[in-house]
Amino acid sequence: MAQAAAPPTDRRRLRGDRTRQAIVSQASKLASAEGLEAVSLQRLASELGISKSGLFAHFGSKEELQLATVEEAARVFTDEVLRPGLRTPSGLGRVWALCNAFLSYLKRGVFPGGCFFEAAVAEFDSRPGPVRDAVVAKRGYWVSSLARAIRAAAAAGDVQPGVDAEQLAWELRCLLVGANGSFVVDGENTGIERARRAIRDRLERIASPSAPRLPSR
Amino acid sequence: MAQAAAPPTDRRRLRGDRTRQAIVSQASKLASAEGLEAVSLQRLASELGISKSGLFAHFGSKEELQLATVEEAARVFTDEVLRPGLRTPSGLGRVWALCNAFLSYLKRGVFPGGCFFEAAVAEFDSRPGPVRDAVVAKRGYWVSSLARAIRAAAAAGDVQPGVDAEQLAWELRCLLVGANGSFVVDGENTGIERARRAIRDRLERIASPSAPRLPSR
DNA sequence: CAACAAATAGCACGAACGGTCGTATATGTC
DNA sequence: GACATATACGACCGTTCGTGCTATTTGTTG
Repeated sequence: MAQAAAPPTDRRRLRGDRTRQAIVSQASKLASAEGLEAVSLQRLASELGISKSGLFAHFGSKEELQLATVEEAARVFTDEVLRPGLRTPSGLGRVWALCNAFLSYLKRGVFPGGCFFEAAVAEFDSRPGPVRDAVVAKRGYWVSSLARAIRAAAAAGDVQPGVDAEQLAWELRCLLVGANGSFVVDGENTGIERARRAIRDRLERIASPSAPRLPSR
Repeated sequence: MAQAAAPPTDRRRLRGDRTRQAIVSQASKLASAEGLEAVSLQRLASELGISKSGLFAHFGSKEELQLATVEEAARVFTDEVLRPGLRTPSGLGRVWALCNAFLSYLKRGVFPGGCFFEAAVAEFDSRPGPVRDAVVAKRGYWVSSLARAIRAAAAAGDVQPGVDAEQLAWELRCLLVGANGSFVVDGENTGIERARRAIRDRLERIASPSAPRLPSR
């Protein structure tokens, strides 16, 4: 039911896998808004129209369900942010495209509670364990992807000399996370537009004279 | 027990008020790290060495306890960030002082889980109710204090014309929140130093020629 | 010291939690 | 059609949650 257009090809065999996919998909959406811990087995099961024990059998523990949910969210994030951003050729344009892909992912409400990973990091930051480790690792991969794109832009001559790529990536992440926070709290797009404006200013300020102009978005 | 140096003057009368103060103080520290909802009455009571029902009687409901905890956190925030920052005379120096007061409040670990309000907003952003309203209002007051300081700096001639105070306040808040996130997740001071560097750059770039130089911190 | 009110503790409740187990029902294979 | 297996279900366990109701302790006052 959660799958809008399930391909009819794999209807034979493994009906359990489709169930499992529906579970983690729904769980990731719920968790982005209410937190991973707040998604109880009972609640999740009744929203999917299945039994709690039937759901539970797919994972064996709540922690395993949470880890699977994090993996699902990472898959969605890759599809919705990283892959679209990386379609733009490397250079400052790719940095800009990655930031815009993130803002679009927020605006389109891919997860109803804003960015899944920001919510999860905030929830698990002071709670050691495998879930925290997984969430922090995924988030770190996003920041390092940003930093990698910046270094590639510098290597391509799009960036003025002397720019600290790690520092810039850190600042961009702050602005993107801030957009998430504003968007989630007041539902308006003002945070997203503020972030776009701030990031554009920041990128134009460190662009080399030979760098191509950034598109409007 | 949570009060390191309780003044011996008010020992007569109102032993209940001191208990209540100890409760909300401990609750705000716990909640900054683990979330408001995760602080159970049982846990809080046993850590304070009192009974669950004795604790409960001070508030009447968990939501009232949470609201009182938010108030306590706001009191601490005012003492530790707003008041110290506002001791610097208005102008760009006050904006810088407010940001540094926030970074110092993080670094000193006033709340063990980082900034109480960032944690609380992340937890309650998608959960309507009085607790969410209270938390959002307190956080909004902090941002508007920043914006007010920026407008005052502009009025004092410290800021180049054409600078959007609200946009700048939003960006500063993003960087400060980002410092909080980095500090909480990896425990290092690199996030705090990155934020200080980014904020200093940002403020120096919009400072008017007549503005006094910013102190190192 | 008795009396009284405030503060705290003891105890029990219903609900929800994560988790276990035995059983029923589809599904694919022979 | 019969069988083995994957999948899902319903009932139930022990624990913890927030929340009442009642008793007991504590500090103040006449």
